[in-house]
Amino acid sequence: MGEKTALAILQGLGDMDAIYSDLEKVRSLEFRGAKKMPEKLAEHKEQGYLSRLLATIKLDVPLDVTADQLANSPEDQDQLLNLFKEAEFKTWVEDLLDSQDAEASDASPVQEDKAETHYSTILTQADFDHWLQRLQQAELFAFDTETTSLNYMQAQLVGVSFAISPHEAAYLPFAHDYLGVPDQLERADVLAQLKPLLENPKLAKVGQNLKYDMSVLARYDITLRGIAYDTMLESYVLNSTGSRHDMDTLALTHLGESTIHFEDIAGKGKGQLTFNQITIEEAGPYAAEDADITLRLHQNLWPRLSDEESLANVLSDIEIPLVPVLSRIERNGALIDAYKLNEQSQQLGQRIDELELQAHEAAGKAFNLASPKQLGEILFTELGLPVVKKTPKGAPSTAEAVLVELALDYPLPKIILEHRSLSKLKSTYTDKLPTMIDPDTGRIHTSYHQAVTATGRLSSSDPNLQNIPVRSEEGRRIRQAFIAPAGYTLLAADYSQIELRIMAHLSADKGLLDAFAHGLDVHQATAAEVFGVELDAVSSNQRRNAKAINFGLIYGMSAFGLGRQLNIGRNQAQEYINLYFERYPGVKVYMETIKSSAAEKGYVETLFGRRLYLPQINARNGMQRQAAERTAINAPMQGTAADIIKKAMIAVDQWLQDKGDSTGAKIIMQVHDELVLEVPNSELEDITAGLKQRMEDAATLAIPLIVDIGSGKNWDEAH
DNA sequence: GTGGCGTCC
DNA sequence: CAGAGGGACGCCACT
Repeated sequence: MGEKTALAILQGLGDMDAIYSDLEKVRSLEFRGAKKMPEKLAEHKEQGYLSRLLATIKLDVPLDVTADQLANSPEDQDQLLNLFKEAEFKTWVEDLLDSQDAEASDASPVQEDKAETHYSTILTQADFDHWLQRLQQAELFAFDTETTSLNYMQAQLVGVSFAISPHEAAYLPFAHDYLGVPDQLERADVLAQLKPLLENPKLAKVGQNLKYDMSVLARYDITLRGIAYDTMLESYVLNSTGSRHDMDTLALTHLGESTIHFEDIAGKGKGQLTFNQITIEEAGPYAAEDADITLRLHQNLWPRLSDEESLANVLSDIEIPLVPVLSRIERNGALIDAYKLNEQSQQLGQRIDELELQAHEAAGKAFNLASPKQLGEILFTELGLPVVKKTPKGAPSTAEAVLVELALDYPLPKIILEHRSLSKLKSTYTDKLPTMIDPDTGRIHTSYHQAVTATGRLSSSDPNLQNIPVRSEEGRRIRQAFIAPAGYTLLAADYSQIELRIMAHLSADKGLLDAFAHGLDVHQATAAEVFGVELDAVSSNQRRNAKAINFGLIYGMSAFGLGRQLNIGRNQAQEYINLYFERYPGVKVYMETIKSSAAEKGYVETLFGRRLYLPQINARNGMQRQAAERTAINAPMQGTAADIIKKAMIAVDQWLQDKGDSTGAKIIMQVHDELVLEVPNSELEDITAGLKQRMEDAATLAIPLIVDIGSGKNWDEAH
């Protein structure tokens, strides 16, 4: 091996004395992983470091020794192997120390004295009257519904529970229906008496995920108002990634209490009971506890939020007002053309079968194209194709980028690529979506999750409407199946370059601000600056490169990543990046500032004060630290964009609500920087204008926000 | 349940 | 020099 290479690798490993001193620390701590160390070291021989290395050299790294040379020199191989063992070992020790730091800093849960609880079950009108009166007079009450299903479109109400003061709560059952069930109050009676309270915006309520309760109540013609707090959202705003935000986790973390789990009373698996089948004796303590825990969680979480004004504002100005908006969007649902999708499924199926035959022919035998394992076997063992890249576990990768490269020289990878993309479309979309149509409404009702992502974005599931294909022609056919009903049109309104605009605003870089202020095509402007040409002279290739740079910056990408993206050398990619930072120095300063601020404070913030903690920002492990640094760069931009569209959704919904019965327009989807509305044809002009204005005015930055709106009979056409 | 892959912004 | 792009969810194979 070349001397220079070996030296460079050694230098990269850093101070081995320090590594061994860390090792001593680990030993003396008797950290739980420490005793596994000898085995860990022994594993090194097994894990194929050399082959990984060879693959790496072949890929990109300009070492002054070629793979062939290395393969012929056992001494070089040994030396290199040893170096890699040490590097791996160092990483491993760092991970141990980091995770140990993290454990030490975790506050132990608050252990409250076990207070006596007073849970009751309301079975008589007299008891109900008593509670109604107390709820009327309460400053705030906790509220929870018990239902037959997690699906908000199907759920039937079985009972409700309330809490006004800690350790005291009541369950009011009205639809348990097992054999021998005691007399309960009538559901219709109960709801009629509760309706004025639940609809009164002045009566403040707290709940855990009240969006669900609101959606279920809407099925009984009750509009939940007075949503003052939501413990799930309180926890999320306090620390989006600190834990999950379900009630059982929160109770354990913040109250030190283990709650009754739904499975404890309903069982699990196939024989799981629905709530109406659970005895009132068992349901009572569970349901009452839910309300009690919710109230006590709120009393724990809210003071901590209100100590931090910006966090309290994120909760009160964004997340809480968004709850009813999301509930309405979900219940509105999207209309899809199931016939069209079924047709597409058939066509896709035929083409997939053809491709499978071709693949088996090319391979010389039958195999499962969907199995990366079997495919790797065929490609790399049977057919002897070169291994371009490996998965983290050491298996040859068959990811798209790899197959694209192989497809240049071999026939089979190309077949696999088409097979993969079509199978994906069929199984995930054209087969699946028609099965998700609600039988009552004939529409698709997704769930938006408000307390999932690290950055403040929403997520969507069952089905996920935020990853419907758009890039390929076949994919766009799926969007064509998202349609407007007769007499209606779909509007798709999306923010133009919102994250780059936010980068311009946050960094206050003059060049970038100017580009947006003058309404330039920002990628074209970037290209002109970086490549030193006039705006008009920017070639399409230069624009493409500039676009990759712009997006790379938002994600904290390295020269290596950019080089790979653009299929250019790392040095040239670095050159581009250097040029960019010369032209937009404010951006460079901002990136450095945000990283050091994150390192100092341990978190980053959006423009509106939403916080994301980055515990790994000071990790000893370089990889983990760098990953945290990339997040530190990305999260303020992604998170601010999320804040802005949430504000827009609230404003647009408010506007539509105020119009009341005079409009038939409704929001039906949100896809991160886009809102989709279904609008009666007669209102198109009015709604388009009002929508654009409200979205663009959702935040005031140093430069304008621009919203592009398209319309059509289907979602594809609306773009 | 996990890992690999692929879809979106 | 190592690995080297932020945030999600869903399907499939495999264990």
